[in-house]
Amino acid sequence: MKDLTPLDPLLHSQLRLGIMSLLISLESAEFTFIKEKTGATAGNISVQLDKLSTAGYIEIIKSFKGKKPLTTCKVTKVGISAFETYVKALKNYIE
Amino acid sequence: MKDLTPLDPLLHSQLRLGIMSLLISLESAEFTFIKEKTGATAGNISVQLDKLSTAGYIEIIKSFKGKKPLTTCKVTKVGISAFETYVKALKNYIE
DNA sequence: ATAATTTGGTTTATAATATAAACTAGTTTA
DNA sequence: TAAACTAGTTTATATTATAAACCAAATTAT
Repeated sequence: MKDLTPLDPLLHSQLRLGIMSLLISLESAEFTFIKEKTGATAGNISVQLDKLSTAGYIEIIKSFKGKKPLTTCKVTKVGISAFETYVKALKNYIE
Repeated sequence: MKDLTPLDPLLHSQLRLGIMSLLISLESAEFTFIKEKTGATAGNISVQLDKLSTAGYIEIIKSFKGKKPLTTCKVTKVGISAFETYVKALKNYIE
């Protein structure tokens, strides 16, 4: 019967899940791209990227594109595996 | 490409999603059963049932089993359709 | 009989989270 | 050189989730 095992709270958040979803399908994405795709505010994204990074789910690479700062994000192996675990657990809720 | 349309915030909550998941597969469930299955506290469940009920996603029927109060929950048509919409949107994030 | 415990919850206070507003630092444009 | 824009970060606030405290009635133990 239904197994309602807990859902990783770090991933069970619309914005963070959206970011992870983008990163998993694209392998890497720029801050501005994430902003466009998610429609979230820069501040919100900044905070959520920090959380994902602190958890080791993503890597944040800071560089410059010309003279402007450029923040690039990549999902890590840890992140991919956490995502897979989350999806597996979630499917028990929705299938 | 990825469509990150918003997820119904009422359903994008572990406990409420679990409750809805149970109700959809069982058609109806008692408060105590929901408590056992989810492992959540009675207070938390009470609050979340209220929210789902206020939204019209579930119906709460209060009666007595012998001399003890009995709270029974049933998912509504509105609730089922909201759940289906949520699942459809969610799949864009996780597939 | 009555005191303590249990059942089946609800209400309310608090902790956690999400989100946006305000800010910083530098760049481009007028 | 001042105004406006880019690319973010920090911080304050609103929202949400959660549990602790509570209530009423029923059951059990003394």
